[in-house]
Amino acid sequence: MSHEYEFPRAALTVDCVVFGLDDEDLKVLLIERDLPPFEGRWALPGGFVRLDETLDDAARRELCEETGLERVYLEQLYTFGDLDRDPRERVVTVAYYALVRLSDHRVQAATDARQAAWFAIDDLPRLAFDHERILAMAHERLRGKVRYQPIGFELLPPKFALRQLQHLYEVILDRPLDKRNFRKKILAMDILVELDEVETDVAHRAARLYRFDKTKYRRLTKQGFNFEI
Amino acid sequence: MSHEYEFPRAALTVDCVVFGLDDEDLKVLLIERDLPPFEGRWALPGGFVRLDETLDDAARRELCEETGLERVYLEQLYTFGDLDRDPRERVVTVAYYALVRLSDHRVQAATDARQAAWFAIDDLPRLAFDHERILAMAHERLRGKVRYQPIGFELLPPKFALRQLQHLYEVILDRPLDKRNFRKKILAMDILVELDEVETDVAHRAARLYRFDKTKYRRLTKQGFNFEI
DNA sequence: CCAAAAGTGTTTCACGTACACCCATGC
DNA sequence: GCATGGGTGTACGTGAAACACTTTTGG
Repeated sequence: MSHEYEFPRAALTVDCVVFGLDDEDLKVLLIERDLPPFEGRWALPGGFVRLDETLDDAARRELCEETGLERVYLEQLYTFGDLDRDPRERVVTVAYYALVRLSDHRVQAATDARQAAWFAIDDLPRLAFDHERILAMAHERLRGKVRYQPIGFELLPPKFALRQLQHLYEVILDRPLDKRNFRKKILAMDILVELDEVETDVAHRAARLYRFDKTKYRRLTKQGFNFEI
Repeated sequence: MSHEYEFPRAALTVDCVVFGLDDEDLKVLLIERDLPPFEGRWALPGGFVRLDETLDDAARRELCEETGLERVYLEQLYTFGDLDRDPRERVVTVAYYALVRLSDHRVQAATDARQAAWFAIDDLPRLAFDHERILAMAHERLRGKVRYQPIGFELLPPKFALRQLQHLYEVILDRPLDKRNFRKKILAMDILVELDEVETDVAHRAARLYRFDKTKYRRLTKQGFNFEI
């Protein structure tokens, strides 16, 4: 079956920059291409948009098909439409970025006969297409947005210690933060709930665990509160 | 001539939200549709992306063809891909927003046998397609971005009085600002050049004119300076 | 001389920043 | 008992916010 149009049309794809965080650094999920062009190169997960799905749906579907990830934080980033970004033909791609709790998705099994793997953001392989540019823009967006929206919590487990949260900001913003000032500030926001639990399996004093209270955050936001680190 | 593909493809368009500012309020440039669907309704200027032009190029071309505007500040906003946004078929649109010096483009002549006109942002007609949603997002983006990037100057003539600049922020942020604090802050940034000129044709004391020094701004930015209102 | 907007300083308060020690726990 | 990170308070300086009067100009 084929499809005909009066004027030529670009192909439309979605690509996802998936960020995850572990104890060391910020990581990105890449898949190895098993078809030309760029066979063997690492690339962002993504694929063609179908006519019966929205762009968001397409991004979620591709993410699930290629990496097994579901129910992640996902946000549209930018649309890339340079003429020669795909050597085969004109392809316009709507890029997304996703934040996942790396602890939940430790080892990403290969699917689709392709390999998927996490890479530290400052130790990346060469990427296919213009994916380096897309990834750079996603990284920049994350750095910017994490400071004035509470999206960082999407990278942490539901229950976390304040040190983990501080580490998250230090890794993403790429600068050290003062422990006392950080705690003071984040606790003063009154968007965290102190749990009756502490860390387990640590070789030192266990830290108290907290959880992000989305409901409280939304209530405060309506009253003019602005999150900011 | 026709074009065939193995899989069905969405049509790809660009749409532009053009902001302008006058002495009263923030305005948006709309065109009246002369073809179905939504014949007679007002809509954002825009049209189909050709295969030999980038998305940015397409936005500039459509803007020029439909409104006569050239060399304006233009930035990609978001890509809208809901299934039913166009009743005819699947159309994905890459939305842009533009900032223009309304004083330079006073009366927008009709082109393309269509009418173009400026509307106050809080007195808009009903719009075609999902253009109300696009416009709302553009407005939100402008409100956010104007506070931490010096894009407001794109809405003013090259030489302006501080009162005009303050008025701009008051209109966009929709709240009054203190005159003394505003002047102190903006002058302390050291990104304005005080000219040896004053306003003319005003029925009261003429204000000194200033111009935005882009070069100085970029230099300061490299040294870690952050614009913020 | 009157109307209208230009231009100008000081005080107060909140918040960001810098900084060091004792405590609890696991090994 | 020692190593490791958890947890806590204060002093200082900068910058935001509040606030009112005199000056200049055109009509």
